[in-house]
Amino acid sequence: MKLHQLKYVHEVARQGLSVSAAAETLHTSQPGVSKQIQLFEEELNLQIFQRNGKRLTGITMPGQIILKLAANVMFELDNIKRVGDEFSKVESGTLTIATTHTQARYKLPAAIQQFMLAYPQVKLNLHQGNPTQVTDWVATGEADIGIATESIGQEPRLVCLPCYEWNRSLVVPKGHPLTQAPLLSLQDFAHYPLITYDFAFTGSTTVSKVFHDAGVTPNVVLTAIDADVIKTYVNLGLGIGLIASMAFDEKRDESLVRLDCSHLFPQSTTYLGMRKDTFMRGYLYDFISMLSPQFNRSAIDEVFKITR
Amino acid sequence: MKLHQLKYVHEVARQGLSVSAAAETLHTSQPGVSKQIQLFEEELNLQIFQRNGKRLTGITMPGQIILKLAANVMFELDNIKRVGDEFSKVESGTLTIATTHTQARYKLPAAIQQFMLAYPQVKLNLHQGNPTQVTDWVATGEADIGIATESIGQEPRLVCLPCYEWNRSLVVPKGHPLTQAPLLSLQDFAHYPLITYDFAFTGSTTVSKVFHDAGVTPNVVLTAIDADVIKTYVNLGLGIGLIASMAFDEKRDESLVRLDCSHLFPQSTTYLGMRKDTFMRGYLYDFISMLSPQFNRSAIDEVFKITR
DNA sequence: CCATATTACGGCATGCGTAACGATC
DNA sequence: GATCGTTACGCATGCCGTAATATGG
Repeated sequence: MKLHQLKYVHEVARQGLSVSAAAETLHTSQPGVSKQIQLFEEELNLQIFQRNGKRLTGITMPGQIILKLAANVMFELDNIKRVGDEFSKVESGTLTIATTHTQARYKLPAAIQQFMLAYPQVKLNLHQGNPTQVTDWVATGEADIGIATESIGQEPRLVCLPCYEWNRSLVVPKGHPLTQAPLLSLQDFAHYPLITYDFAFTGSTTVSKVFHDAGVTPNVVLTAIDADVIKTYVNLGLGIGLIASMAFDEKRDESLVRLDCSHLFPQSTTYLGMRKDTFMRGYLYDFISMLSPQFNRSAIDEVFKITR
Repeated sequence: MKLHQLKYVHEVARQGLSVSAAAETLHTSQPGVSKQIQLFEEELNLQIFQRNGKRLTGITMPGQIILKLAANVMFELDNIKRVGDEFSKVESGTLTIATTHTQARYKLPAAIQQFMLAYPQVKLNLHQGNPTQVTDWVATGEADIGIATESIGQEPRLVCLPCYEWNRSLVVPKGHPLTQAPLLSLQDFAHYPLITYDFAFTGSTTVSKVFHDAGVTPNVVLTAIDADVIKTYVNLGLGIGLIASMAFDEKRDESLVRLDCSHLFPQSTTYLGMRKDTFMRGYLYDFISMLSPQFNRSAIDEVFKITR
């Protein structure tokens, strides 16, 4: 069994069962890839790919399993390489962060700026997506850490650190009747068209549950993936917006008024997730500390010790 | 990076830092091993082994990490090979069970006999040791499954299935005064010399806690690793024996009397543990079912789904 | 007929083994 | 001086790449 064979098989699957495409991205020849896959299948005494004559048409059941295991092995090998970089004091490399819009736009910038100054040699990648994608990217190793709310805690391959708590605010145009209300109630929501996050987003399930339990049916006229879009539409007078409090910027959003809702909804927690088997490079610890100062190196190690 | 290099490094460490010994067991030449390790270290830009001139004297810190990761990789590769065997319908292979004396002697025989009849091609290995060793063997992949009480649940790399509950019994020679007691109490224990399991054993911590909480100090005159030894000494009239109820055999132990103690001690659970990332071969499922019928294939899959 | 996988074959790099060397205990 | 790890060198294996062939859409 050769490492190349694992890579080849993995890449062929990733390229949608195309040997030629895989050979391309692997900077090698098609026949080479073809041959090695055959040898590999021969050694294991099974077919990984279904073939129709000379065309690859699917992945067999054992193939599925093998691909998964192969991905694991390659991840571990990456870990080994990282140990090398780490201890040779070359504090360079890549840090890929998967996160949602709100985090990327309002919470991460401070930590990222600080990090880039401390580690100018480290290349930063931001993968932006919805919480499910974030979880997935981290689980498959495409991203080093993921930052999102709730759903990231479900994936058993990940370790989760609670980063910070947050709640929601209502944003309305200046002079809106609700700005006169003494204390906002859930019932107030029903009287105005509501604009809020996509329901694929976590937090939203929390929100919808609160409304449901209170017997209030909000009139959701528009859902968006990010707070900036929501605020834009609120500005246009199309409704009132329910967003994460941190997504309100006193200066930039001076045409809007923020009404705190923390008495109406339970707090949500933003988690930071990593694969349990990630090798913790020095700058990973530091990044986490910058984002969430209560986690120093030993606190993080402690969490890993408990979970994995 | 080559697979051999991982193997070589691993084996050299396992052989107590001897390149020659490693080369021996790997059926290759010393210079080959030496060279490959150097190349590997060079590629990673770090030293795995500390050297005093030309002698290997220790393992560096990064080396420790790398050895661990390398062991993981090799375990995953084994998994891949097993998938091969599994799907090529060759129901042969090896099943290594790590367990304690009591389980091996009184609980496993039935399941093992049944298993050997069903899978004559599978070679069975029994590793016997104390619960800590059992846990360790499974965690490192030396054994496929481990069967022991309590402590096996602490290791986070393992999945645990609760197999069965059990409690303890007191064994005394026929005609012993305690056989006349209406219902055994903890106080009764203090009046006679007690022989029981080694305190390294789990269950024993439970037992000692019960005595401690009751303010009773038993007079432990002898501890042993297994029930057979305990029973032997009870037979010799050296004391009363506290053992797992299942370790009493009505026929073989007819010179002794068993007094149930389930009203005195909390029940203990015997767990079956496997590495979370084990590839589950068909016969592994079957063995578990034979040992603990409430676990059919889907029940086991369910547990894995939750834990890993 | 084009795209794509497999087969055939030659060059080349890499790993292995023997022999020699050097160092440590 | 014996054991053990490293260096040197020749050989064989096996991988890669080009060219040719077969097979599907």
